[in-house]
Amino acid sequence: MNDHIKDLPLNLSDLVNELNSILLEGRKMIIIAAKCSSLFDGRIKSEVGESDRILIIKKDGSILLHGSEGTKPEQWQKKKLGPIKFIQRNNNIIMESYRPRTDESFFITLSKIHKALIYNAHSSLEEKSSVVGDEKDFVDFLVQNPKAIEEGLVILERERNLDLGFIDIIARDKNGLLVIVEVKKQNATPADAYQLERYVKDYRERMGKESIRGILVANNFPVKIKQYLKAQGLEACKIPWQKIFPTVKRPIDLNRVQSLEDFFE
Amino acid sequence: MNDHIKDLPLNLSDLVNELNSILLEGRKMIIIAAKCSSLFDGRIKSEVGESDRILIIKKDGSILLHGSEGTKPEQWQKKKLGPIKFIQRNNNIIMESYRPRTDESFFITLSKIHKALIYNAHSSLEEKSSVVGDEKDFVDFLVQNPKAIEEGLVILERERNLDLGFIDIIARDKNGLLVIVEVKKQNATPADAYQLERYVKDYRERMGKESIRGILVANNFPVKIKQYLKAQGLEACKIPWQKIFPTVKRPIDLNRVQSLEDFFE
DNA sequence: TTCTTAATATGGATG
DNA sequence: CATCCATTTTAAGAA
Repeated sequence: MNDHIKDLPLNLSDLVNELNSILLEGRKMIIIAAKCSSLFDGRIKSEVGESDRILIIKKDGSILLHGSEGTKPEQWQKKKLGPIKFIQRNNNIIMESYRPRTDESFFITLSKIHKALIYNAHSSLEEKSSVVGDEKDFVDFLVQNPKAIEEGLVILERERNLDLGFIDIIARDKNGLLVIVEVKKQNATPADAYQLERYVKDYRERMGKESIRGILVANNFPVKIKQYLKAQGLEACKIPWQKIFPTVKRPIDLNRVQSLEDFFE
Repeated sequence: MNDHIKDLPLNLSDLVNELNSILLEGRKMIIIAAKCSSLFDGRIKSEVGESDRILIIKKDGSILLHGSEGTKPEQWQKKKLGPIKFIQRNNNIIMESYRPRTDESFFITLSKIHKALIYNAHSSLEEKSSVVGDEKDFVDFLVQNPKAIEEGLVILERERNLDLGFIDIIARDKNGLLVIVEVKKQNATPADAYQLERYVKDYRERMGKESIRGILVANNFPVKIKQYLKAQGLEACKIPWQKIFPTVKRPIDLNRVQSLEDFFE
């Protein structure tokens, strides 16, 4: 006996009733494999033709319609929506959902149900989840190890709130000049360069033209961006984040791996 | 008899064998509801503790690990990865995957399998999918109806490739001044303002300070961004795209709705 | 709520 | 491939 998963009857009227009562209850996940077509009308209008897909309705009301390829759902609707309703029409089941907050409607016409499941997914209260190696960790590292950027750099401040935007790091170099540092884990983009340019301009206007340096730290720099930075009197500092957070390709002994600490030792 | 969906045995060794042969075949989707914990090591290191989730492996190799809430998977791996392997270890099944292109590893430890399905999802070749109302449509509309931006505007060009970025629209105003227009469907962000500023600066440097106007078209403008644009000699033009692509809240008669045209007439 | 930015962003177009 | 950019981005964090 399985208290987590229940197969629903594929008889349409029974199925519709069961689905709607599960939705009212709002504590279980619905998983349906079916041939379907669908309309989404909201921030964009999107239509997908008839095909086999998986429909997932989560406990919080999130709706996902996944096709047979790709990471993203073909269509979806975020949580915090109005009531979801299933109705029977001829030989189809139609899912209707409306999200008042964003004025978005979602209609799925299920023309052939292959499988319908109710999933009572338990989640332990003390369930842990962790992420290591995001931009915050990168900035932390640089604040602890400023010489990774440049010898003699002294950190003054981080996360300075400007009128428009945040400066990642403010420092002073070995010659006493103020340095504004913008940190990106990924390759530098034009937008990153503009952002740094804007911050530095703000300081230069207030404190004098030549007294402020601007450094963009990034994984890598396209040539155009390196040139652009130089033309603006800004600097590129290439620090591949992988050197700071190296990837372990494959654990040799999975038995020993119990936590991230074991995994990356 | 259902030729789309097959329940797999929950006996671990049989299950592992079946899963691996399905993966070798690479033409069907795998759906597993299980209690699991998981490690991802790549662009970031992410760990999730033991909990009930759904694991989906698509035909193209995309791996999704969904929890019971939210639109995004808790962990995932994009397609174009190396071979995926299931192995049995004690009373667990472990999924192992490595993506050489990005040097990313993904390990899922399934400690209790509630349900395992093979989904042979057919997709019709003539399957249609359409999107209406994206930024391209917005620009199209503005090119056809430039007075939505300003009376007397004449469109000269669209999608002009600058060395660093693309200008959406170049136009001439009723006084003969060149106008650079950047179009955003969403609310204006600082990055949007910097982008327009950069384009206009490029033109002003080449063609004279006061002869070039810059207009940012967006759904809405935070006060600070409006002020910033003004300070840079740029202009904000608020055009809520919903007025151009209005949302139909609910179709009165779903029977009549067969396509987007019916839906939004 | 609004605003701002990071993200394993994703995905597509282009060179 | 790298680069650049829109996205129903999503999601988190701060004001």
